[in-house]
Amino acid sequence: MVAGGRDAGTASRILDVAERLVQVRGFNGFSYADIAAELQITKAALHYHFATKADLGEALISRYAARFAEALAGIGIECGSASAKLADYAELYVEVLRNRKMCLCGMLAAEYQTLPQPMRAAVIGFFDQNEAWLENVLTQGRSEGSLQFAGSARDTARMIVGSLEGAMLVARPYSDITRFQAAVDNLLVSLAPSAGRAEPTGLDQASA
Amino acid sequence: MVAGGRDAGTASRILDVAERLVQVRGFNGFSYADIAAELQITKAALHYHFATKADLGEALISRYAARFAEALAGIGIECGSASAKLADYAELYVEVLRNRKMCLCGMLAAEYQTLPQPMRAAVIGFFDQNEAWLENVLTQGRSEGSLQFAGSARDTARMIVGSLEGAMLVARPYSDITRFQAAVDNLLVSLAPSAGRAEPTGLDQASA
DNA sequence: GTCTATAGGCAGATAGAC
DNA sequence: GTCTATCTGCCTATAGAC
Repeated sequence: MVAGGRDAGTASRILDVAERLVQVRGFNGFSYADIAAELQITKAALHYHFATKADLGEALISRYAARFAEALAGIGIECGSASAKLADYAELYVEVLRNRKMCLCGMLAAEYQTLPQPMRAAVIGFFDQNEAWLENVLTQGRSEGSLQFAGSARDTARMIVGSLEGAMLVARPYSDITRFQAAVDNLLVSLAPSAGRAEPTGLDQASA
Repeated sequence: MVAGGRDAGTASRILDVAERLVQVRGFNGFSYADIAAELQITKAALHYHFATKADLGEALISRYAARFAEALAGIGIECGSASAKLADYAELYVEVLRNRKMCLCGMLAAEYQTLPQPMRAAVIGFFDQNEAWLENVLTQGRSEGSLQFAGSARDTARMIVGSLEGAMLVARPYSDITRFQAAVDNLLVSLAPSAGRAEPTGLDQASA
């Protein structure tokens, strides 16, 4: 591991390839040989940087969660309405699916029962992180009036994470980003204040 | 394969074990050896009934989809309101999660890129089947007034499938069925006519 | 229909040279 | 830090006896 991340060292490149492989094929769907072939190094070199596959998996989630945390912090800084923050949040997911990938931790959640304990804890941590951020945004949105929802902010946060992960999960086999986009739009509308709940007009019903 | 399914033959028992293994560990997370050990037969015997793992996978989805279709037909027969049918539909998912399992096709959707082509087609077919049934129920509900939603019935059907699959996906690592149940309640409330959209009272906000 | 035995390959991982 | 070479074990799958 390089001290300050000065250059894109081997460890970093390994993580890049492994991350994509997990997001596309799953943790049980790739091998060290796959990474080695793509980077044109040997499997032994991989084991020097990440002694075991479990170690690699941990590093993967850790880096992914850190990057996600940065993105969430970036959304927070811009001080927009909670409703705008929520749209930005959903956009993070759209970008993942655009690359035909599943959310790293969504994929690992499916394989959860086969993961070594440290990876399990890290997956849980990722979802907790997301839910905590969303809960804050939802609370802000409710008090400022830019968002509206019936249950608790925590339950609603969990609903949002689940809906986005599930929409990705199902949309990916169809290779159809509009399928996911429709789910996102639906979600955002359902949280908009007093919008989208009126009995649809004839015109609205025809469209969409 | 037995002619009329007279008894619970070996093939059927193999499917039972394999189905559970896929739903818990994923298609890439179990082997013929796992099934053989549990049924106390040899791997060679498994290959007699299902020549390749891909064949087993196809049979798995086929049987699962058929059973699901039966369940959906059963819901249709009872002629309740669309809203009641939707609750029954969600209950199918609750039952799966109660056994600490993921929806078979939700799991396979995650592993989609590693699946042989015939299995891919069957996974898609399962989701199409679910969406078609839901679309009918939603259309019924809108016209009878027991359900209310903004977009098209098709998009809403897709949203429902995605939300339920995603809620299962995320709830399973937490081993917490209430987490899933909350998502289901949230979903049903959001589709109820003019309910749950009012600004929550102080009391409501405190609870949940 | 189930068995024993085995093929052939790939998995994750290690030793030791450079 | 990367290599060659190798180990051990498990994987899917097959051959052939019973």
